[in-house]
Amino acid sequence: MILQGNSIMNINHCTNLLVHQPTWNNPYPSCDTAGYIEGQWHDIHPQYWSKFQVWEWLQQLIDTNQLDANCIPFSDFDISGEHLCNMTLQDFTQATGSVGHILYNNLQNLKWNGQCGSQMLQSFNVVIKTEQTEPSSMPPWKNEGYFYDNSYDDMYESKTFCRNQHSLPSPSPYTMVYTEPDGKKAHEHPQKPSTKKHNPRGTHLWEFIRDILLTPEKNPGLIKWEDRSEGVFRFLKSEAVAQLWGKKKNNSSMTYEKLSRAMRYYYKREILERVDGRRLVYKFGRNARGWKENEV
DNA sequence: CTACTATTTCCTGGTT
DNA sequence: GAACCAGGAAATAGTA
Repeated sequence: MILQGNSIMNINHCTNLLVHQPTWNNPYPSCDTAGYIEGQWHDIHPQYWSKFQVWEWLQQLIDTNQLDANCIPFSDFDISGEHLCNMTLQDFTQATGSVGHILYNNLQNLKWNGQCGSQMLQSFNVVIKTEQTEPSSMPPWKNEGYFYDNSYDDMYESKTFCRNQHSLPSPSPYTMVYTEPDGKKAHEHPQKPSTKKHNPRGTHLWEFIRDILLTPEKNPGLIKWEDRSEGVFRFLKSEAVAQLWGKKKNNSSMTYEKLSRAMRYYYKREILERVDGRRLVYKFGRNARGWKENEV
C-alpha cells in the first residue's frame, strides 16, 4: 500500500464554494483583503484586475444575464482591469454590440459602488434565500431559491429517481443501452446494470456530466449549455462539480484538475471534442449518447 | 490470477 | 500568480 503524500491536503479543496461577500469597502484597497478569498475579481476594484480577472468578470456577466457567448469577442478583452476601466460605452458597444451597455453599466456600477453582486454564493448544504439583487448581477438560478444538499447525487442511485420526463427524452443511465466507442451495442437488457461492461459505478464521468446538464432543477449553476444543439457546455463551478464527482466515487480528494484529466482522455475516444480558446468549455463528441434534445 | 477498462494521481510545461 | 489546458506515465479499482 502506497500512501500518497499529499492526499490529505486535498480534502478541503473547495474554498471557492464558500459563501462570501464583496469585501472592498474603500474603492482602492490595498492587497491585504481578507484571507483565502483574496484575489477573486469581485473582491478587488476593477482597476486592479488582471487579465484573468477581467475574463472571470466577463464570464460571470454572460452567465447571469444569459448572454450569447458567441457575441462576445473574447480576444478583445484580453486586457487588464485598468485598460477595461478606460473603455467607454462606445468601446463596449463597438466590441459587443447591443450587449455593450450591459457590460458598461455593470462595470460602472462596480467602479463606483463596489456592487458586484454576490456571485458564486452557492455552496453545498446551503439554502439560498431569494432576495433583491440587480438583474444584471443576479445569477438566474439564485432567484429560484435552489436547495442543494447531499441527496443530490443519490438521484442517480435512487429507484424513484425520475428524470424530467416532459423535456428529456433520453434514457436514464440505468435504462440506457451502453454503446461501445466503436458503435457496437454492448447489452440489450437495461434492467441488469451488473452486466454492463466496465461500468463499475453505474455511470461514467461523461454520463455524470451529461446528467447534470439534463437535470436543470438539480443543477444549481454547476454546468451550463453554451450551445445546446451542438452539445457545447461549460463548467461554471469546476471545483464544485469535481467535489460532486468525488462524492459519487467516494473520493474526497477529487479536484477539477484530476477530473479534467479524465475529460481529456475522452477526446481520443470521441466522447468529447476539443473546444479551443475557451476555458472550462467542452463539447460532446460522436460517441457520447443521450445528450441531444430529440435523440431516439 | 491475468488482462483490460476507466479513471485517478502526479507531473512538467504552456496558456489565459 | 491563479486557474486552466495538454498529455505522458504509472497506479488503482472493478470486471471479465
